[in-house]
Amino acid sequence: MPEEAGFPPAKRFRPGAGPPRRAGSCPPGRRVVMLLAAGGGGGGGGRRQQPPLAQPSASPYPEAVELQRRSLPIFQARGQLLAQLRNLDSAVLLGETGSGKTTQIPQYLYEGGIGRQAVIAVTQPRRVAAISLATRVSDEKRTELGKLVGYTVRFDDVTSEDTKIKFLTDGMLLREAISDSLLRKYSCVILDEAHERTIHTDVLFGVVKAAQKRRKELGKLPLKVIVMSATMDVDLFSQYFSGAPVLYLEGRQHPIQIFYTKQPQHDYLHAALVSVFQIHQEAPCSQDILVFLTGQEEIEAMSKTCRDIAKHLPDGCPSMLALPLYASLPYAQQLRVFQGAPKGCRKVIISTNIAETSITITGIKYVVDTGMVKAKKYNPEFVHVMSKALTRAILPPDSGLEVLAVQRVSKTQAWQRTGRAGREDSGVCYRLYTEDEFEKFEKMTVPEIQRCNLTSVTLQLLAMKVPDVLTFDFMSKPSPDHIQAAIAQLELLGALENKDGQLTLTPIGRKMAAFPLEPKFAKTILLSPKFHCTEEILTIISLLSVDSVLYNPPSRRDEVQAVRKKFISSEGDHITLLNIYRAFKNTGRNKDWCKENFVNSKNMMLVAEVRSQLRDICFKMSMPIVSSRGDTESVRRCLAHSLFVSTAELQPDGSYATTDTHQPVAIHPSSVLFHCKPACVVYTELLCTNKCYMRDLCVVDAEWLYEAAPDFFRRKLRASRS
DNA sequence: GAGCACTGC
Repeated sequence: MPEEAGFPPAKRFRPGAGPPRRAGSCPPGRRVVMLLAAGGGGGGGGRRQQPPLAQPSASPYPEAVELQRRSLPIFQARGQLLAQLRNLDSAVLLGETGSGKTTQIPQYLYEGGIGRQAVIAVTQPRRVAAISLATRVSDEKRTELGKLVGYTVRFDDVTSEDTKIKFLTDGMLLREAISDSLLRKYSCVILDEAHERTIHTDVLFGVVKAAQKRRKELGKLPLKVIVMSATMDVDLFSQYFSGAPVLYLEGRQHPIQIFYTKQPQHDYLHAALVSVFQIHQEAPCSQDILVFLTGQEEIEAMSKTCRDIAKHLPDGCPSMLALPLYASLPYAQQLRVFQGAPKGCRKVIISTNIAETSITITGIKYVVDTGMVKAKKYNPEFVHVMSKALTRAILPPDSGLEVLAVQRVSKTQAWQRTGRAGREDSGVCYRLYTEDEFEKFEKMTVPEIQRCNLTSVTLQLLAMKVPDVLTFDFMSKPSPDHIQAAIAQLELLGALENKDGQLTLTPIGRKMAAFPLEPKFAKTILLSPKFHCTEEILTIISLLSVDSVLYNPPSRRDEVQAVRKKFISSEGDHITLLNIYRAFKNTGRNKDWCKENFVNSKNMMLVAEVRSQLRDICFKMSMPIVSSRGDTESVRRCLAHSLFVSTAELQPDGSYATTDTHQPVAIHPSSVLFHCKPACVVYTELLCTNKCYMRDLCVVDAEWLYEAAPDFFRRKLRASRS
C-alpha cells in the first residue's frame, strides 16, 4: 500500500505563505524596499501563536513582553519603516507569517505620532483575530484593553474615547463607512490579510481609496492607507494605489520538504489514506499529520476508516488518534484538535480548509494536501440564462449565480496549506498531484467579489452614495452582468429608484441598508408591521441568518425525529423554527433543554443576540413591534410578500420548478416538508449541489404572491393559468 | 427522493 502514491525526491525551499523567493522574483519597475535581510530564530511575538479558539491571555510579565517585542526581527527595521511610512500616503507591506507586522506596525505608527490626531484602524477578516490581536497589543503597551488599544466586532465594542489603535473586522469598518464614507475618525487604515481577498476587504479597497482622494481635495487630515499581505503577489495592490511602494519584511518560517506524486491520482481519498499510513508507519509518533479534504461527509468517512485500519496495524506501530475538523463540528469536538495525543499515539487531523487560515494547530509536522476544495463557484451557464432573462425583463432567482462545487485549489492555496507544516520546526508536505498538475493550477484564488451574490454589497455602496455602482473602482471588477443582476434584485425589492439616469436608494432602501442582513431579509422585517407580526418575523429572520440551530447526529436519527416531532408545523420550516425558538425561550434559554432537544445551544444563543440587535434597529426607526399572537397565516403572508422572487410550484409530474425561470428544483432533505407535496412554496435559499435544492420552505397561497407582485406573476403562476 | 466549504455585518 505505502508505495502506491509514488513520491519522487523532495525539493527544498524556504516557504512563506507563498512560493520560494528568488533574487529576481520581483518584477522590474516595482519599488521594493528590503527592510531586513535575515530573520532571527525561535518563536514568539508574531500573530496566531495561540489557537484562535482559545481565550486570549494576558502575559503576567510585562518586562518579558517588551523584551520579546524587541527581539522580533521587525524591531531592527523600526526606524527605517517609520521613516518610510511617515512620508507615504499609501504603502504595501509584504510580511511573512511571524514577522510581527500586525502587532508592531500600529504601535510604531502610534509611537511615531501618526496616530495622535485620529485613530489607527487595523482590519481583520475574522473576529477572533481582531480580539486576540487587540488583547496582545494592549498587553504590550501595558494598558487596559479598551483604553489606548481596543477592538470593535459585531456584538462587542471594546473601545473608548482614549482608543487610538483599533482592531476591527473588515465588515465592521465597511458598516462604519455607511454613516461616514470619509472615515473621518481615522488617520490611518491598515488593511491586513489583504491577500485573502474577502468581499469586505475588496470593497474597502475602493472605499478607502475614494476617502483618501476626497479628503485630500477637501484639505482635510490625510488618510494613510497601508495594505498588508502575506503572499508575494502584491503588484495588484501596488498598482491599485497608484504605484505605492512595496516594503518587504522577512519572517520566521522553517524549511519544508515537498513531495509530488509521480502519477496523477484519480482517487484523491484513497491516495490520502495511503499517504497517512505511509507516514504513520515511518515517522516518530510525536509528529502529527494534517490532511486537507473537502467536506464533512468525506472527513467523517476518512476518520472512521483511519480508526478501523489503525486497529489492525502490526505490532510496534504507534497508535493513531484520527480527529475530524470542520466548522459545523460542535465546539467541544473542535477543541480536541488542540489537545496533545497520549504518549505513543499520533494525532491525525482531517480537516476542511478551515485549517488553512482560521484555525492554527501547533505540532503539525506533515501536511497531506489533496489539492481539492469545496467552494462557491461562479457558474457561467447560470449567468447566460440570467442575461437572456434580463433582456426579456424577466428576473432570475437571486441565488442562481452560486454553485457549491468540489474543485482544484489555486497555487496560493496550495502554498498556504504547505506552510501549515513549518510553523514550529521544519516540516514535510505531501502533494497528492504531480508537479505538472500543480503548474496548471490557477495562480490565485478568484476573489470572493467575483464569485458571490452582490446584492448586499451594491446596497451598501449605494447607501454610501457612491455615484455609480457600475463604474465603481473595484480592484478586481465583477462582470457588469453580475452587478446588473444585483441592481435588478434591489429594484424588485423596492430599494432603488432611477433619478435622472442616476440610481439612488428609496426611503425603504435606505432603511434596508441599516440592517446587517441580506437585503431580502431586511425587506421582510420592514414589511412585517403591515402584517402585525414583527416579533415573529424578527425571530425567524434571526434564525435564518445564523448557522442551523438544529443538531442532527446521523447515528441518533430516530431519536432526533421523535424529539423534533412536537415542533414540526405542516406550514413549513419557518413556522417550525418559530416553534423551537418559543420553546427555548419558555424554558428560560436553558442549555440542558437544548441538549435534550438536539438544538445547537451555541447557535441558539447567537440567534438571541442577533434578534436583539435587529430589534434595536427597528426600535431606532420607530417601527411598531407587535406580535401576531399565534396567527401563523399572517407570518406566512409576510414571507410571501417579501420572498416572492424565490417561489416554486408543484408540477403535474410531482416535481417542482421555480416560478420565474421554471428551473427544476427539489425540496432539501433537511426540510420538514421533504415528504410533503404542497402546491406552492417560498424558499429562503437555493443550494445547488447534485441537484438544485430549496432550503427553508414555507407553504404559501398562490394568491398571496399575486397580491404581492401582480406584474411579476402575471402569466407566470401555474395557478393563474389553470 | 436523500445532503450543507468558509467568513462576516
